[in-house]
Formats: sequence, C-alpha cells, structure tokens
Amino acid sequence: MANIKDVAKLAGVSISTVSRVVNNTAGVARNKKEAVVRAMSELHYKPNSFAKALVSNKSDSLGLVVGDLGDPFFSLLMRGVEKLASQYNKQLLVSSGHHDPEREKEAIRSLIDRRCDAIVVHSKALPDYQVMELLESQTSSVIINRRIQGFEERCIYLDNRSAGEMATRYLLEQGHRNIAFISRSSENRHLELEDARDRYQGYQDALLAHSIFPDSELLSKNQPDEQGGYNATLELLNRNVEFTAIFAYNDAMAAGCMMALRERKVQVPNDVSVIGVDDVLLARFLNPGLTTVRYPIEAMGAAAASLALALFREHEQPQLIREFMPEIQIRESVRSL
Amino acid sequence: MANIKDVAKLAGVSISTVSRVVNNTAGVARNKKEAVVRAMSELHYKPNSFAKALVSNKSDSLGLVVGDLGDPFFSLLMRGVEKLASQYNKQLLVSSGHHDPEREKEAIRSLIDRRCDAIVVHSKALPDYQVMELLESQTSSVIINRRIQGFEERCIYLDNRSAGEMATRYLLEQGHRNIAFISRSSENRHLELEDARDRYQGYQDALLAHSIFPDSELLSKNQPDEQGGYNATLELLNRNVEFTAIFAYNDAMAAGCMMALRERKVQVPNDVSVIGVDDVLLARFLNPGLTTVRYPIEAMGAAAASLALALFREHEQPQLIREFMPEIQIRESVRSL
DNA sequence: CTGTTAGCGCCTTCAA
DNA sequence: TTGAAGGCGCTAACAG
Repeated sequence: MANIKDVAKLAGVSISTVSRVVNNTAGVARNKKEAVVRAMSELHYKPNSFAKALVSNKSDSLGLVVGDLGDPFFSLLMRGVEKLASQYNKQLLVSSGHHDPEREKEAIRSLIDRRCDAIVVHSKALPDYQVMELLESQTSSVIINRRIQGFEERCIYLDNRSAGEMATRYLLEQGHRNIAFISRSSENRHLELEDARDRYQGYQDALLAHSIFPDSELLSKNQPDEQGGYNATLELLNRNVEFTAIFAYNDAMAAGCMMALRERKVQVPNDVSVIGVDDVLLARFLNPGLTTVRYPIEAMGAAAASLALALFREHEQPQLIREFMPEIQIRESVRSL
Repeated sequence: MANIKDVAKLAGVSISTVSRVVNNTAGVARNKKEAVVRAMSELHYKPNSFAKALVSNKSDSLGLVVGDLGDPFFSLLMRGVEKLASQYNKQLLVSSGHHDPEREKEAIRSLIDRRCDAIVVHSKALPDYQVMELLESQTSSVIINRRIQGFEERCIYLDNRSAGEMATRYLLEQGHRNIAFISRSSENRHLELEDARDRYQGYQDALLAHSIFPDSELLSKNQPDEQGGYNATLELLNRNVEFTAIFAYNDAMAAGCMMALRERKVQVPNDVSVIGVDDVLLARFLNPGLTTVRYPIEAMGAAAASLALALFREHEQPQLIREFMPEIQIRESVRSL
C-alpha cells in the first residue's frame, strides 16, 4: 500500500506538499498540485488513518454501546446515532454489552482503548458508580436511557414516569378500572431499574388520582422481551384476578402478552385491552394494532450522539433537550368501556 | 494520557521492557515485571491502539456495511457478525449504505481507509463490477447476500430460487392454484436484483411443475418494505384478478400485505393465505402468525464474518458453507383448501 | 509556496 | 534478560 513518501517521490515534491494537497491545509502551486493528484490516483494512495490519528490525537470515530444488536429497539437507537455520525463524518464503532455487566464493561473499555472521539453508552447492567467513573474519565461520553445523579447534563433520557402515567391515564379515560401492569424484572438484584420503577410510579400516580389503590395482584414481572410478556401474562391469567386492561412495560412484552391472550382465547380489545411503550415497528403490525406510548428513541439516539460530539468539540455543555417526553400513539388494542 | 514512556520511567525500566510485559512477548524478571504492572495501573496506562496499529499494520477490527441500521433484518445480520467479532476480539465498525449507491461506496471506502482487518459487505445498490473491484482490492472482504460471478468463494448467500420454490410449492400443496407474488421493484434500473429474480424463478418453477402458467396479472412489484407490501397488495386487489394466496418477497412486505387485506376486510387465511420470506421477529407476532420461509440471516452473518476473518489470517479460502438453504416455518397464515 | 525536521506511541531487531 | 535505536506514516512548526 502506497504511502505519502511514494506519492511525494512520484510527484517529484516533498511529503509536506503532498500532505498539503491531501488536507487542503495550505496553498500549493497549481502544477505541483496536479502532479500530486495524479500520483495519488496512480498509486491508489489512501492516507493511513492510524498515522493520522496518532499525530492528531483524534480518530474521527464515534463509539456506541448497545444492549443487543438484534433488538429492534436498539436498531432504532443505532439508526439515530448513525445519522449524526455520518453527518459529522465519523466512523461508527459499535459494541454490544449483551445485558451483562462484565461484557458491558468490556464493550466500553474496547471503545475507550480505541480512543473514540465521543462515546454513547446504553448501559443497564452496570451500577451507578461504574457509570460515573466512565463519565468522569471520558469527558465526551454520554449516557442514553438512564439518568445518573449529578451527571444529568451528560444523560439523554425519557420521562418514564410520564410514560407510565400517560398509558394508565389513557386506560382510565377509556373507562378501565382494573388495570394490570406487566413489568420488567431486574436480572441484577443490586440494580434498581429506574425506568421500570418510574413507569410503575406513573402507573400508580394515575391510579391514585382516580382514587384507585394499586393492587399488587395486578403486577407481574418478567424479562423485558416477548417471552417475558408471554410468561407474565399467563401468570396474571392464572391468578384469577379481575382486570380489563394490561399495561405492558414495553411493546415487546405487549406482543408476548397479546400472544398469550390469543392462546387463551381472550380477545383484544374486546375482553382485555393492551397498551405498550416504545412504538417499535412491530406495534403497527400487530393485530389489532398496538396502542402504545411512543418512545422517540431514534431522535434520542441522535440527540445523544449530538451531545457527545459537541462535548468533544467544545468541551462545554451545549443547550439541548435531555429529557424527552413520550406521547401516546393510539391504534386498536384499547377498547372504551 | 500516560504513554509507554511514562510507565517505563515510573517503573525504572526501558520502554522495551514495558512493551514486553504488556504484550507478554518475552520473559521479564519478576521484580521488574511487578514494577511495570504497578506503574501501569497507577498511571491508568492504556496502550495507544493507533500506534500499535501503525507499527503492526493491523487494527483488530472488523468492518460491516449494511443497508439500514434500523431494519430488523440487518439487525439480525449485525448480531451474527458481532458474535464472531467479539469472539475474535475484533472491534466492529459499522457503516450504513442507506440503499444508495453513492453512500454504499462511501461506507465501504470509510472502512477501507480505516484498514479493517476484514470487511463484510451487504450491497444491493452497487453494480457487479464495483463490487468486484472491492473484492479484488481487499483480499479479506466478503460479500453477503449476493453472489458475484467468479467470486463465489468470497460470497455468502441464500439459495433464493429454492426459497421461492419452497414457498410456492407449500401453497400448491395446500391446494392453492391462483398464487399472487408481490415482489421488490429495483430502485436502480440498471441493476437486476438477483434475489428477487431468483425467488421469482423458484415461484415460476414450482407453478410450472404443477402445469400452471404464471400470470403476469398476479405479479405486483413495489419497494421491499411494509409500505411497499401494502401498496402492492392494494394494487393487486384493484386489478380484480382471482387469487387465494399471496407469496410476498419478504416478511416486511407480507406484514404490509396483511395490513392492506385487513383494511379491505379480506380475512387471512380464510379468504386469502399469505406467506413471506425471512422469518424476522415480526413474523411470529403478526396475527395470524406468518408462515414464512426462514432465512438464516444471523447464521449467515456469522459465516460471513468467519470467512472474512479466516481470509485475513490465512490468506486462503477455508472450507465452509457459502450457500445457505432456507426452510419453511409454518404458522397460521396459510390455509389448506 | 516549499522542503526539512521533529515528533506522535509503539514494536522489534540488534547488541550487550 | 535488558536497553538503545530505527522506523511505521503522518502533521506541524520552522526556515527558507
């Protein structure tokens, strides 16, 4: 692979001149410039990005840690981040934490070692203090989907309490009174999962505003995916408690929930209404279409990337929205009583 | 950020010694080793990956080009590739081609410039000769989901003809005779889309084997996503031709198709049966569950990464499966007549 | 406008 | 077992 020296030799100039035309960093005589350009294309010259990064101490890259590359939710998150990356001509480095603390740490470490200009991290498995360490040591890192005390300026997050409240209030407005909640369980006992907690809080607040006391029999926890929603729903059904509506932690659980209901011949929304959170692609194509609370994850991914990149450039906190508001997306899975 | 020199100084040794303990590349006296280790952790030393890459001329990274980060299909592909990457301790660099020739080229260029050890490319927008150029210039690059003449050894692909045949034959076996096909249109006129063509070929072969002559009135083309499936189906319906089953180019189109049918009060599978290709997550959660031809995309992603990495290591072609076979996944969207 | 030169941080002979 | 030194390819003064 040809290097700058080869080009210089062939063009009959010094390497500085080549560097100048490559980076357009200073004027170069027309004829020399042409000679250089010709030599470059003749040798298929490509600047070595490592050498460049080494000397300039920046890599033109953006790191991203997600939980699972195969999950549609992260899919959307990645798309949002990628949009900003390509806009700023940064290469995107992606690592998956696999929802495991060790692997999450490893994923982050890998991106740090590669000296990404900026890093966006989605982490649910790591305890607060470790996330704080990251935030402290990496000045242009940003946390998405989690709010770390004292670092709110470096976090992009959803107002999860409102999400829970909106979903529940909507059900209440449609006349529902016995509303079940299928939520995510925390794999890691030491970790309070703030989003699940906040959504539950919203659910509770909405109920209480209608003078309804939350019934723990109506709460069922499981893993936050289709299978978990399926299991949680069966568990609920087996308890033999009355309910006319189910609020699911996310759309994936709602999908599993609807599948369980279908199997048990419970009609949605005639017998039981279902509402989710996220509004992933799936929601629109479920039958009936899933009414859900929209989580603007793509926009949030873009915001996180934008913030991280701004931190890298300016080393100061830009003005931008960090707390996003969900909004309800009405389809057909909720019935008015 | 501390460098190797700082560590050497603090540990009272030469940088060569530090390098030796970092890379475990030669024996080092126990006490010196300890001193080095201590100095490293004290200074939070992290080897500079650029310097390392510069001198060793390898980057421990794996590049991947996909069409759209937000698409569930690519989501699965990425997961397969990431699995191998993390297995081999390679950082994954992802670029999106956005289904656009210019951006695809740009995405590839970016990964080449970054001198990834190996590259996996999903490209539909670029013409064959440009893909060939890539394959020729990058000896450890692999094409996924496309078969390039003369480079079969560097391609991982599905037997699309069989996919089309299997789907159609299954419908035939269930007693269907008037089978519509909603396929993908090619954005780019100059590009014969081999997978669409091959699936159509399989469809045709299966029909002819039952002495049914393919009716062009039963073919409707559109973009290969939910919206496209929706549109294609409406178009079909408006043509007023008879059919009892629809074979969709992929699950996304099938989902759009089912939505259109629902809107027109056509019951699936009672009035019309639907079959797709891919078996993405969505398929299972549609209602009725979508019968589809399973595309083992995650496994294929892993195979592609594995091949690319092998090419990088050995510079020779390893023995592994390059052509994958689809298999039918039966759910509830097809009715037996 | 142009060339020379000194590093960027690291690995790897080569001697000792 | 250890250290010195050269070089990976490039950028950025600096001096013409």
